[in-house]
Amino acid sequence: MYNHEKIEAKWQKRWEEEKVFEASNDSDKEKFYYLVEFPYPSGAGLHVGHVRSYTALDAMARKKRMQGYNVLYPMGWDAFGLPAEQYAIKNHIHPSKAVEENIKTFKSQIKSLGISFDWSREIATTDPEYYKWTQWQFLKFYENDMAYKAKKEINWCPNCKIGLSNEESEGNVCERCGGPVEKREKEQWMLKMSKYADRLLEGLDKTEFLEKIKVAQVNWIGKSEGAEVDFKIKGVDDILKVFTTRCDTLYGVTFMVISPEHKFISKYENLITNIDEIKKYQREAAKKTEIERTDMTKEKTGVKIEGMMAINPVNGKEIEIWVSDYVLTNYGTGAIMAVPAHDERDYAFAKKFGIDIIPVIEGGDISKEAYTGDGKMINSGVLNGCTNKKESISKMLDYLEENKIGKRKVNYRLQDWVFSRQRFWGEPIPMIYCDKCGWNPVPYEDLPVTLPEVASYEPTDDGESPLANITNWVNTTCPKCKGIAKRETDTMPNWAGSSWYYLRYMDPHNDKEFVSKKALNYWNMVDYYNGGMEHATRHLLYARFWHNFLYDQGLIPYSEPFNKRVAHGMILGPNGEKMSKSKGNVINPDDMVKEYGADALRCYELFIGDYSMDAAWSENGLKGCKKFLDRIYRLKDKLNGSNEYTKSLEILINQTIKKVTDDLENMKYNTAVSSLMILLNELDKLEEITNKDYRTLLHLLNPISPHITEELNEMCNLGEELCKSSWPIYDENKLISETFTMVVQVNGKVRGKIEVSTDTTEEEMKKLSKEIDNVKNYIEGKEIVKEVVVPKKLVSIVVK
RNA sequence: GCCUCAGUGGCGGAAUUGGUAGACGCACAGGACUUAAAAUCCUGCGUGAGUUAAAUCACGUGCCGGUUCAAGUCCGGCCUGAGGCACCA
Repeated sequence: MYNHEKIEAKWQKRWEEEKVFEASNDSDKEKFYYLVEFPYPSGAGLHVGHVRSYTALDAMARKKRMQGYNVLYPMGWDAFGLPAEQYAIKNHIHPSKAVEENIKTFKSQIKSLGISFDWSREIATTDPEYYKWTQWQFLKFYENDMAYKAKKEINWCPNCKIGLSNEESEGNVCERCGGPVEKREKEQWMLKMSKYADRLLEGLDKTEFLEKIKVAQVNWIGKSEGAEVDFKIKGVDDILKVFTTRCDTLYGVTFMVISPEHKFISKYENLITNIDEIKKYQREAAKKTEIERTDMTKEKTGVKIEGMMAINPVNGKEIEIWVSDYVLTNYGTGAIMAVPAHDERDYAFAKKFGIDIIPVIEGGDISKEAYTGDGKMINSGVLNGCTNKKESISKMLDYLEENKIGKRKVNYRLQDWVFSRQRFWGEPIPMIYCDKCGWNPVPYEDLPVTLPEVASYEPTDDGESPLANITNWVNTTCPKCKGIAKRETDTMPNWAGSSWYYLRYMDPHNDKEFVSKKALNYWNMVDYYNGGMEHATRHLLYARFWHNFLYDQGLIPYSEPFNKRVAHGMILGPNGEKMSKSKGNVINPDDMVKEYGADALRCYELFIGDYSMDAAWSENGLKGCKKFLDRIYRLKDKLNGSNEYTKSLEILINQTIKKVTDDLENMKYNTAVSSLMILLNELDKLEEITNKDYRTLLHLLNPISPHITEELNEMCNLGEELCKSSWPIYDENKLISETFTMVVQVNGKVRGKIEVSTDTTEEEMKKLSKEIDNVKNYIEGKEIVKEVVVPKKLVSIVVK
């Protein structure tokens, strides 16, 4: 129909040459900041899913610019990561080379789509000019006592000799070689993220994230309020601390459980008479994987500790202590008080091992199951007389604190952030270890600590980073005593560079600061941040934590990074399954651009369905959109040169302007496209159309399919380039047509419709409704009980 | 198990938030143009009854009940699917 390849290349070139989409940091205009998650430039190239979200925000960004805003819509590369490292190991080339290639491919693919990114602000997390500031920010964490080293278990593949993330070792199988994964203890750098748990919860109120994203974050943080209670150990001057949310059930405690890793076991080895049995249980627990241990369907296991008893602080009763892996080491105190009458897990354990079950709340039938409901307290000393949970808990909390046997306590599921990776291709952690002075930060003026240029990246046998093998990089001088010292060879996780990239976009070439105050003050929060649901918790929480911390240091003037967070649905294969190479259902956007053009692809991906929902790919759907653009193209032959709207379509055109404007703002792209199709259908029915009709249609379509609309606008001499002219505005007075279809219902069923004037009064509507033949059939000879009139809509008659 | 969302023709999906269910597109069928095909254009298209054709009628938004003149939309109880959390005390 028309040569889309030529037209698209022409306009892309012009936009680039004229720097049309570059945002200014020095503008009187109101700002708007759109952000899409920057991609990992994988060897597989761009996915049609990328096209969906980039185009979606592009359409908003283009519209917003035409509405007079200074829009920032940047793009960059999250380019550290394991695939590049593995590729480098295999081919003995530096990962930066592979990354460079992939970025080139991605970039040209994205450019062929005509996305209005401001490429002058392009960044890559792997660029030393960028990661210099990532390291700089790490030093800020360290300086402020927010970074520390601790022994942590990691997933270790003995075959690949590498530490794995949880994702890479799912099912306890190495994702790379398929072999079994072990646990290993290693010293790791940690960031004190748990300190920010409450802030991360409260901060959500300052955002407009989708509800499901907020919920996911709240779950992840997992705040629970309760009490820490001290149980004395019989005959020893020590206490066993437990965390409980149900201190109201303290009188129902019949045993205690500690986790297999609890320090009491080694501490009281001499006291415990069955220590061999306990140690055996410990060893078995250590062998189990995380999944095995947390499998709720499995039977409870455990061993009773002989020779050691705890004392219930509220009634002085002696209580046995057990070891079981259903108690987690890393939550609460690693020990619990068990109340089998009112807790399902404790109940299952007590039943299995024949431990007493004492009810303290009325209700349920404890011969069958634990009663977790509310009720009146019984057998409960000071709580007797309390009639509900809330009252009992509050009374017990006071009692515990008054008698100094416990205190109010809040616990979180959220843990500190393990910030080390034993990898080559990451930001080196800028720390130096000296035998005399211990850990010291690399001085700011020595940043960045860059990755060495070597040809081998094999991991070491002992699980250290490949960097540990590169001795002339590792050996350095101590910044404090100037003696011999070694660099930290761990690198940062992938999540580091992506925790602040949106800030760098504001001021990407600044070599004095990670971002200037001026740029921060101008651009402020990201207005719209789009990304997948897979990043709703981790990435988003890391970035928020990072940002909150920088805010606390006075480095950023506002505490939350993102205002709106939106999520796109996936584009599935034509068979409705997730696209994957192995299933052979991958659609390559390049092929589609080549055959149908970027404009058609963009239009289709926006038209495909609700933006937040998954949608299956359909090439016929894409063809339909191409056909739509072809019809738009052909419509030019009907131009009559007039600069007014065609009178008969004035209302529809104004309605369409409103519809498209609102829909693009609310990410309802599919209905925006459909309303343009409706307008086209109406215009196409006419013998001739005016230039103004046509220009408005092209203008409204421009954010969706920018190339062909600009081309037609120029070809037909309709005026200034669309992307440089103001967005169409509608006339409020021309949104309502002069007539409407009045619907008449009798006893709730539609019995007639007539076209009447919009200014028909309610009385007239009633009268007219009764004149319709079919309506008469239903009301004649009957008594009218009720009449409801909805102005400009319908009349509803009830007869008896 | 808990939390969040969703369920509408053959398909993707609309429906101004209680007011004509099925917009728009795809697929399909029939027709026009053509030697023919493609492209394009026109017509039809929820199911059933009805009619030469209409008109018209009944049913219909996962299932069962409720509120209302009026329910895809609100309420109660289920079923199914997707996602998040999960032995978190």
